[in-house]
Amino acid sequence: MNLVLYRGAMPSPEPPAGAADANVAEQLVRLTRRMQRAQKRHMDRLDLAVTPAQSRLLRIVGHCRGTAPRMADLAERLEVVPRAVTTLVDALEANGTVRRVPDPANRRVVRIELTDTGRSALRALRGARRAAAEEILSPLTPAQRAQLGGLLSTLVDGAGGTGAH
Amino acid sequence: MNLVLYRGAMPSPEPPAGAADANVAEQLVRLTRRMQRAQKRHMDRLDLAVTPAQSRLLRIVGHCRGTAPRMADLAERLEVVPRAVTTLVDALEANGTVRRVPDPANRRVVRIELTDTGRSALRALRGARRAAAEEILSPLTPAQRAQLGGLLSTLVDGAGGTGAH
DNA sequence: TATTGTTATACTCTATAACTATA
DNA sequence: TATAGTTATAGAGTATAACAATA
Repeated sequence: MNLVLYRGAMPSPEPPAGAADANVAEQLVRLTRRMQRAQKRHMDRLDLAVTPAQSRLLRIVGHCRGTAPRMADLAERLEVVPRAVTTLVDALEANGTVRRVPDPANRRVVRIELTDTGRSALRALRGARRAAAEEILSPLTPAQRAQLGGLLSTLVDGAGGTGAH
Repeated sequence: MNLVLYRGAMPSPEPPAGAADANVAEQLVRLTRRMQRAQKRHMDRLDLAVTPAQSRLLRIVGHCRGTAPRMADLAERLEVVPRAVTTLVDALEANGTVRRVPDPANRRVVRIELTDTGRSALRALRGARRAAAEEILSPLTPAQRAQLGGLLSTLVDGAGGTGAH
């Protein structure tokens, strides 16, 4: 049937099939940029010299409660090429939030651990992140936010996992 | 009341207030990246040497049916600093999709017009864009896509317009 | 003086390709 | 040979700051 419901946000001319979907792409781009700008603003305010990508990596490391993640694990979770992780870890290691530790069982692998500094940075980071999210999501009611979260989760867990190749 | 509904996608440990919102931020980042990668893939397939940011600019110019937009207008619509527009227009003018035209009424302003090449590029672009969107949104039903579009529109039109300053 | 766009510069993010050291 | 990470390089995207031309 391919029923499409047009809403207010559609630009006035040419409402062809599929345009609404393409519009979602544009909205995602804009919101993501706003979100990252807001996050940067809040982090600057806290004197946290951590870039958004570094922040994502830090959070992933913080989440791995069991064994410290390998570079390759981080690449997969971040959905980037392994080479990109090297740059991020270089910077984080330089500012003392993270530590490369060799894996005794397999001397090719490098495991990434949070330092104490990293752990407190992560705590501060969470505040900035939430403040930014709250700011961006403020036009939505809690119920709408839950709805949005559900839809986004469906998409993220859905087909996407092509990774960066 | 601040009722928060936790869903499956919550990471298991620590479910503090605000975490769900912050999670939405992460999902936005991931989806946007996937969407742009999909778009690039489709555009490469069509031999369209137009980057995502250039594509956004091109679409905006295509939408301005009345008078051609000024550089400053484009900066505002793209939510970037004017300097960033210069780079984009330089590239688009170099590949012949766009033309800088002086405004006779105010010799400071530069107006941007689509060339014929630009118009056909724009048509091809739309196909790639929709294919990418369809790909990313495939896990959702039409009704869910409409719902998502509505929520994102609310957010985009909502508080955000801080622009890049 | 305020506005419009640009030159100059720099940084973040990420990719591909080739190489090293393991295994 | 396949795997894990790195060096080398490049390009997209965008920002700030200083400046020129015009209003």
